[in-house]
Amino acid sequence: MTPGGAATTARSGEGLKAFEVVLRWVDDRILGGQLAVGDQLPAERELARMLDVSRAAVREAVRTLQAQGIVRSSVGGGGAGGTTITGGSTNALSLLLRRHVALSIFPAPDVVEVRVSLERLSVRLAAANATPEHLAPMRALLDVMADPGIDRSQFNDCDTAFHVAMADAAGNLLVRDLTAAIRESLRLPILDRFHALQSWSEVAETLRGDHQSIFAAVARGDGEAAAALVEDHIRSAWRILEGAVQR
Amino acid sequence: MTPGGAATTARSGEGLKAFEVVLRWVDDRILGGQLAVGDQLPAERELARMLDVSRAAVREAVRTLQAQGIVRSSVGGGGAGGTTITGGSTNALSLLLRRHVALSIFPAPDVVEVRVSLERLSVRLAAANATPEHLAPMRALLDVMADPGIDRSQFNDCDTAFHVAMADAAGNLLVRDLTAAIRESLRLPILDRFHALQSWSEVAETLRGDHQSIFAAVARGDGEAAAALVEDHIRSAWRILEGAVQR
DNA sequence: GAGCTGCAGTGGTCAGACCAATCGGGCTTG
DNA sequence: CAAGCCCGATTGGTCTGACCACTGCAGCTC
Repeated sequence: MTPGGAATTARSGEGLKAFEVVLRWVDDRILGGQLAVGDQLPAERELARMLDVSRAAVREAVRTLQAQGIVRSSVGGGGAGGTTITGGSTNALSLLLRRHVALSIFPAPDVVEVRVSLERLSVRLAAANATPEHLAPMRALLDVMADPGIDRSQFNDCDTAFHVAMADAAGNLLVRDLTAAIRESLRLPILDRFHALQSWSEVAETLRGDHQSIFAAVARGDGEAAAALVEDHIRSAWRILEGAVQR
Repeated sequence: MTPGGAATTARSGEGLKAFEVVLRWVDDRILGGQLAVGDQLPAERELARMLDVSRAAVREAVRTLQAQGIVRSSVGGGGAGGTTITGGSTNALSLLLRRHVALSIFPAPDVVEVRVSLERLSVRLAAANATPEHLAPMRALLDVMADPGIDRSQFNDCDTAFHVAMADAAGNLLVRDLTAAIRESLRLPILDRFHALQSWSEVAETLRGDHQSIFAAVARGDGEAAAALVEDHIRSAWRILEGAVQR
């Protein structure tokens, strides 16, 4: 192949960029079922040779897939090395949303509104599906947050973890990842407002109460009550924090 | 800098990979407000020099951001060229979800469940906020789908477009992108089932009716009715399609 | 003044190189 | 013969330096 050439050097198809050729190749295999979770991609050098692109192009494609939480790369020979199609949950959604929120591409009120819908679903499912193994970590988080001396940052982290644990208990993977992503994307904005708060201990007490009642409703399997409580929790908390200055 | 070196060549911080250094730099500017929508990143060569990494590393980072719909790159000099922080909606979420669904990382039933929640919110907001300018395209889509001779693929595309138009009318950007992403991620699976269907014209007629009533409810501002209808629509449609074989 | 032309800057791409991590198999040693 | 060590092959990670095609703008031409 001729050395340089922007976008297309007689690339068989249309104006596909080199890394898009690789992406396409992977997509085709995924759709066709030749590539599934747990499988490995060919080594970068080999893929480059196969598709007649440079290794740099392959790497860019791999980074794209990595950013989407589709693959995981690790060095070394043998079975463990190489680029593998990832199965479990990643924080790809979180990273994406975090940046979007930070750029105000998604306004915070929009995000809050979606969060309400999502967490209503989350607790409703959790109330129906939660096992003791799911409830235990939530209780532990509640205990940590109960400490009067806990600092705002830690509290915020536990708060996030609590909502994620709830989504975990829901047993719906998309709900889980989406909830985690949304709460995570709000982590910094919320923390800023926590710090701007005058009446921190008072607010913390309110949040503690909210969490307790939500947990209780879920634990006793009352999905509707839990949904109402969580909606209230999110909306009222946001109302309180809204006023605080940012950064 | 020494030429090679995996992961760390005395990179100031921890085991940050080269492209992560770039990512970090961008994140810091975003969080700090020095980078906002519409701004340009420094040229790749300059960024590489500034951060003391190779241009390849910068490009990998840019690809990551591009995969997340954060930036857009274009060649050429002057103000238009370069890498720019993107504002509007991208299909980044769609691409991410599509691959996850194709890999069954998110099981279809999980996705459908989330879709119900999201679209309930979508139509409720649309009923409250839709203007005639929003309703017109939906009506047009409905007309296209009304054609008895329309083929399944076109119908499917219009169906997607209808739901997205609805989310557009909701006036919530995150709802819009998520709805589009989810429906889009289901496009192929649904199309496969459409083709496997025995009683296509019958099913199409049902879907037409569903869409009409949802549209009517939204047009008259009855959010609750619309929410109930859309939930019914999604669930019953999925139930019908579920049986059909895949691929 | 209108139109063209060339330069400079930008992303797109490639080739070739070396580094560090890792696994396995073969060799050494007890 | 078994346990352990070591070296080589493989893989991703990174860098350098180069060239291409596209674009806008300044300066030149007519």
